[in-house]
Amino acid sequence: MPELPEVESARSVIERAALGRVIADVDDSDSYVCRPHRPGELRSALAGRKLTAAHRRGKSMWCDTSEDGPALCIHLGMSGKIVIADPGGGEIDGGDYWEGRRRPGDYRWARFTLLFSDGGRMMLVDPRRLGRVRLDPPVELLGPDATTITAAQFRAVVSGRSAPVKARLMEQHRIAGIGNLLADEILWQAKVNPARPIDEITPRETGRLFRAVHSAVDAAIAGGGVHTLPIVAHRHAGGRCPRDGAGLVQGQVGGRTTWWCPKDQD
DNA sequence: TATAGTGTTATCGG
DNA sequence: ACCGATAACACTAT
Repeated sequence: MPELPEVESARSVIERAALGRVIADVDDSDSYVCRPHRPGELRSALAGRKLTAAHRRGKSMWCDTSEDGPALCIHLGMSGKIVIADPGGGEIDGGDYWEGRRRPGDYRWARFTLLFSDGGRMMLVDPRRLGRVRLDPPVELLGPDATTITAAQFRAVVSGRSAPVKARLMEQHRIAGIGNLLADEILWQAKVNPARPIDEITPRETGRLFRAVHSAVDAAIAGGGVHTLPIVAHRHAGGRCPRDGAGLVQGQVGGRTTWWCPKDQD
């Protein structure tokens, strides 16, 4: 599930409901999710502090901590979401992976937990365990965030070698935040074939792609997630292009399942 | 039972 | 060293 829009809503949940609460204890016992930290390392680094701010770049988010503590980075991976449970039994569920299957109060898949001194807790709930929690992430390795990238910066993303344009859009060190579904939506909006080599992209197409990056990301954030995007809603067997009704076709591009309209993405 | 999956990264060959 | 392709990672639902 999580691409930039989902991570942004998770960040906003943390900002709204977790900042300023004292961390009394930490469950960092999942040593795969918390790699390369050893069990107990995150607990000793965080216990007694508060989260003071929540940031995001691309699909990475991190929190500043009080008293000049380390930054706490949470990456949602393929199936992660943030759940905050308060002492009264209320709960804020910040995600939509397998929406409706997980019941409130079911914390089987909590892979990392901050226990607050007021009895509440903030969890990374992640069935597949491909999410990751770490201190002081190397954020500078990420490219410009897809919500704020400039036209000049985007021209650098779409220049150079022969990789398929879709693969390039998903390279987080060039532009941060675009995943498999957003990439399909951007290419569909811009009417560009996903497999088209980067070095054949024309300036006109670059302009369309740049505008599509912003309109797709903005629409997904406003709609509440990548699932609300037009092409995403139709990328299944029998799905049709919302623009011209042609049957969408499926293939592999950049190692990922890809759907596109054969009529106007060539 | 076999397979696919909204992400990242190590590894291999060119 | 760079680029591109692929497999692996861990786990669940279909």
